[in-house]
Amino acid sequence: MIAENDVTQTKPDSPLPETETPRDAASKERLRMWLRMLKSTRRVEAALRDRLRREFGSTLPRFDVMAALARYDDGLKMSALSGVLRVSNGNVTGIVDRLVEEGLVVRVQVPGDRRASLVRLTRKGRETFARQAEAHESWISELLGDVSLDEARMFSDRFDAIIKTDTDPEQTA
Amino acid sequence: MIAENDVTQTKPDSPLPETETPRDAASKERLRMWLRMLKSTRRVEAALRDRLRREFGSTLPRFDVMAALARYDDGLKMSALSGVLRVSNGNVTGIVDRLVEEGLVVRVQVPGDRRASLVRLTRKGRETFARQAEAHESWISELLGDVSLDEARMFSDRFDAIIKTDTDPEQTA
DNA sequence: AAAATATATTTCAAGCTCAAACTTTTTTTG
DNA sequence: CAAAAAAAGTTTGAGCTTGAAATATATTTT
Repeated sequence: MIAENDVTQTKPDSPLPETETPRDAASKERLRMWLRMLKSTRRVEAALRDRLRREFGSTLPRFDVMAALARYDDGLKMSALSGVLRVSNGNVTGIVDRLVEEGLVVRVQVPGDRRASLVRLTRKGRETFARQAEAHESWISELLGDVSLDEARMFSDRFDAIIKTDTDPEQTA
Repeated sequence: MIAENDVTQTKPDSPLPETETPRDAASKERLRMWLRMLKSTRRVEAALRDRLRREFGSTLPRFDVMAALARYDDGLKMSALSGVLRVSNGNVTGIVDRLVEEGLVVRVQVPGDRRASLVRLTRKGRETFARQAEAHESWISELLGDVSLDEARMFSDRFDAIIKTDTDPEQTA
C-alpha cells in the first residue's frame, strides 16, 4: 500500500531542530492548507465533470461559457467572454466553435465593427443550460452537504479576500 | 427570457416571492461558496503555473509528479504514481516521458516483472525539485499571505471533511 | 492619404486530461 | 498445463489550455 497522498509534503529539513520561527510555522501551515484546498477543489471538480459528461454529454468549460452567456441576454463579444472567464482568447474560440456546432450558441455580427461578433445563447442553449444549472446546484449541495449555511457564508467571505489580494486586474465584462 | 439560473449571481428570482425554504437558502449559499472557492483556487493555481513556467520552465503537472516521487526514495511504479496523483494512467505516461527526456527521472526495470518499471528521481531531479519546492512554498505563503496560522489550521480541517465526504474510493496506490 | 498603432479574433504548437482500446506479461483456474 | 482472467503500461482520439504569432479591421498620427 503506497497510498496516502499529499503532494508536496515539505518535511522540515532544517539542519538543526532549533530555529522554527513563527514565520516558518505559518508558512508551513498555509502550504498545508493550500494542498488540502487544492485537493478538495479537484475532487469536487472531478465529480462535476463526471456527472456533466455522463448526464449531459458536456464538459465544465462548456458549462462555464454558457453560464457566463446566461447572464448577458445581449450576448458577449469573444474578448469580453474570455475576460469574464479569465481564460485565454484562443481558448474560448474552440469552445464556442463546438457550442455553435451543437446549436447552443450563435455568433452575431456586430453592426459597426466587422472584426467583432457577439456570442449569444440560442433558445435551445438557454433551455439546455437551465436544466444543467439546476442539476449543477443540487450536485454542489450534495457534494458540500455538510457545510452549514453560516459556514458557507464565512467561507465565501474568506475566499473573497483571497481573490481580492491576488493580482486582480478588475475584469471588464 | 429564461435567465433563471444564473450560476454565479444567485439573486433569488423566484416567480413568486413566497417559498424560500431553508433548504433552498443553504443550497444557494453553498453554490456561492463553491464558486468562490473555485475562483480562488484557479487564481492561485494560475499564479503558480505562471511562476513555474517563467522561473523554472516547468509546469504544475511535472511539479506534482516530482513532488510525489520525492517522497519515495525507492521510486514508484507508473500505476502507483497515477494512483497517488489521482490522475489517469495514460496521463502519467506522457509527463514521465518528458521528465525522462529532461534527465529529471529514470525508469528502472523491476527485476521479477517485465511489465513494470519503477520511476525514480535522478540526482538532478532531486536537486531541481528541491529548488522548486522551496520557491513553491514561499509563493503559497505570499499568495495566501493574509491567512493566519490558526485560520489556516481551521481551513485545513474543514477541507479534510470535504475530501472525506466525497466519493472517496479508498485510494489504493 | 499613408503610416503607425490599437483592437478583435483566429491559428498554431506544445502540453495536459480523460476514457477506451490495445499489448504484453503474470497469475489464476478448470 | 492450456485457457481465461487480471495486471502493468502504452497508445489513441477528442477536448481543454496557454502564449505567441498571424489576420483582419479600426482608429489615430503624421
